[in-house]
Amino acid sequence: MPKKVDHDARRREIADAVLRLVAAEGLEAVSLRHVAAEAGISMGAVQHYFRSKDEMLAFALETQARRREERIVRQLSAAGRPPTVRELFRVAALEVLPISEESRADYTVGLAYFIRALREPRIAELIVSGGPALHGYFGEQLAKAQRAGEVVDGVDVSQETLVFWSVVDSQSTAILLGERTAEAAVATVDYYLDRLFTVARSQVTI
Amino acid sequence: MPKKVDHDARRREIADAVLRLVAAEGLEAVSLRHVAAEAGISMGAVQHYFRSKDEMLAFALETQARRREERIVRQLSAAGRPPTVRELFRVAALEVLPISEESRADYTVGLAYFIRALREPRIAELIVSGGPALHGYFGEQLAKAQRAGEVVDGVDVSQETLVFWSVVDSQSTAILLGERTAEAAVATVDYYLDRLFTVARSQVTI
DNA sequence: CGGGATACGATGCGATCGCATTGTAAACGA
DNA sequence: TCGTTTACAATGCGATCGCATCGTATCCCG
Repeated sequence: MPKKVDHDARRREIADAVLRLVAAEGLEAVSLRHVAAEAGISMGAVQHYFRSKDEMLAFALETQARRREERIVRQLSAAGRPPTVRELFRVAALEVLPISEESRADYTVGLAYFIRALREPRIAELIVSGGPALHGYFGEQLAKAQRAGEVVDGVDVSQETLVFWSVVDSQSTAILLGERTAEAAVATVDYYLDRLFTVARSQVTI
Repeated sequence: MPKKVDHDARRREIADAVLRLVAAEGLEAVSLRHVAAEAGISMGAVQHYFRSKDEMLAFALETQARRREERIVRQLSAAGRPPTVRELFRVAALEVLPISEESRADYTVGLAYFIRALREPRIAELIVSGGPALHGYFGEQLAKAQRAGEVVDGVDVSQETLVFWSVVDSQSTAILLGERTAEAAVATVDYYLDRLFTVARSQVTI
């Protein structure tokens, strides 16, 4: 039987410390000692809750992915049911683009893990697993818009959804690199939406 | 006065060892000792040619970028002057997508450095510096196609060039993650080109 | 009121890291 | 020919790493 501490809560606290470190100093700055210091506990405590560093990193990534998804869903519903699918796409892009400090940290963390995923199938699995749901939802929305006549001719909803997220992802990385400004990235997204939807862009700016 | 060895050639040999290590085991596997072993020389020799590890990594990245550019230019000219701009874009995409073992290694190296660039402005500068030339060239080609009436209406050549490379980049990462196959990625690129050019896709397959 | 399970904290071990230092053999200019 | 410069090789240093071990305090159950 456990003592009085909440095991899962403690793990989440440690994961938070990991994510703060990754966002601020990169994955290579994550060591058991640093994490312990960031979380304000001893190194032994960290070891107590995670059998290895890899397990800790994987758990932190899962935590981050879950939080990010919740945040996006919350933002989309808080956007008050956009009148058109075009605006839904735009709101989603604005939420994913690393514009706010929060989404910037999110994206930095995701990228840091992405590299590791190239050589560690377990991490790759975690990253890839979120894809189909996202792709499916926006594909359905685009199909709905297509039936409503809001989409230009010659569009394959599945392929086009991939193109949409390609633009958002690439512009995100360009922002993080300092290659492009947030305004320029949004302008590119709007240009892309211009060529996808028949309905004009709204007057709302960032 | 130097001895009989070619200083620059030696630096390039070491850079090759670095790039092999990065492609095979990631940037975190690059240490002075590993590089020395990979290059078949002593650690002291490596230190002799590079004052610090960071300088060595930066030089290796420059070497890789130069090689990659040369390889793409060679492929484009070896493609025998594609008759249409659409085919030029397709050839470029096929060359950049991590399909062959060579381009796969190239892309892995690029990604590894990209992450580091998020926190090291010097690396970011090296990566960003290659952008304008690439963007400019393909923008010009797209403008030429536009004047020739090979492009659909409503295209902004500058923005559209960004979208094109967005698609190629994102599909590249999807391939590396194992999220998509090379064939699926090429199909998405072809779909995108379908919606950009008025001329039909050629019969050439990968 | 023991006893086992849980929750740590402290410490040590072996490996690896970047880098500095030192030694040495070879080539070239004066 | 002699001294300077170049091209290494070898080694040591201090720091950091993940992880294992050990001691101990605390709590729940019987």
